[in-house]
Amino acid sequence: MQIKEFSQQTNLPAKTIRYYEKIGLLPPPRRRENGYRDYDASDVERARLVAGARRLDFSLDDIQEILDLRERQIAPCRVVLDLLEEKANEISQRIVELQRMETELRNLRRLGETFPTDDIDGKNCVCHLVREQARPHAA
Amino acid sequence: MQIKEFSQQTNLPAKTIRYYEKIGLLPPPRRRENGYRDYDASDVERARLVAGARRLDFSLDDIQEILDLRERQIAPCRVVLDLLEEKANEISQRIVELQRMETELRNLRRLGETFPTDDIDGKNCVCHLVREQARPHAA
DNA sequence: CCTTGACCTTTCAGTAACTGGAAGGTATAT
DNA sequence: ATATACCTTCCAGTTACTGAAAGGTCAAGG
Repeated sequence: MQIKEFSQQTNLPAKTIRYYEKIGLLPPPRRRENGYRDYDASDVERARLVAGARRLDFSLDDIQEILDLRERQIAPCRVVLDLLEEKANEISQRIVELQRMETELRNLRRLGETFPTDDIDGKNCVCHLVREQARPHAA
Repeated sequence: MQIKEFSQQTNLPAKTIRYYEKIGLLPPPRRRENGYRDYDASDVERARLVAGARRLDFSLDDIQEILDLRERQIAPCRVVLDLLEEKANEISQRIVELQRMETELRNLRRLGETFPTDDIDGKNCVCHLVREQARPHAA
């Protein structure tokens, strides 16, 4: 099949497929006489693993590692399980940070609403609120 | 003051300060005879606004816009208030996405735990779970 | 035969916001 | 004389693509 059908089978844009090939994440497929890429079913399997892992926000490096293990006939399941947990933990950490940030943004906005909006830079300007304070460091 | 003290006053790494100068976000400061950058208090104000906005995850483009308004003696407060709200909304949206993803990761992991970890690629391998499915498209 | 449109190819550049490192100048203390 | 802690510039690399340019291929229609 040509790259477009492969793209539909794997849910990866054709551009991304070529890119993955270039960086060695996907093997270069056969070429037809006219130079077009020609994929088969086994290519689809590998690419779907890549696409699924990407959808779960694994880095291309992580995915490369998983694929390398398979290549060397080592079951990557343990690694994948660990990555799933690690990624989940990173995300819950990130969620906490974002929640803090959202609260701060909404607080600033609420406070800023009470200020005049025509002040170029006074103490009652929201811009003033946004300023970083000097880092309070020892001594 | 030299760049290091400026860095401490603004909570921005020296490298980042030079970078902001290069892209025009911070004005080039005076130089001493030896070529060293020499900052004063008014530079600190501007840089703190930049640092504070960055901490709130505003893009450098947004910050540039705010600074440009100030430059032209237009109070940026309204714009800043709008950006605060927009950013807060983006973040709460992002939080929802991340929560969905965390749930999916933990579900996959829980399911994968019940599978053998020595299977290179069977239907009972967690790798299989990770795979993207063909996009179900019309016809 | 010619054209149109949908495919396909390659390569280069750009994105966001830095960060690391090389190579070297300067100022102060020992 | 040298060690150190500053400072300078510039180039390259990071992540994961995406857009655009410039052009080749193929089937259908007129």
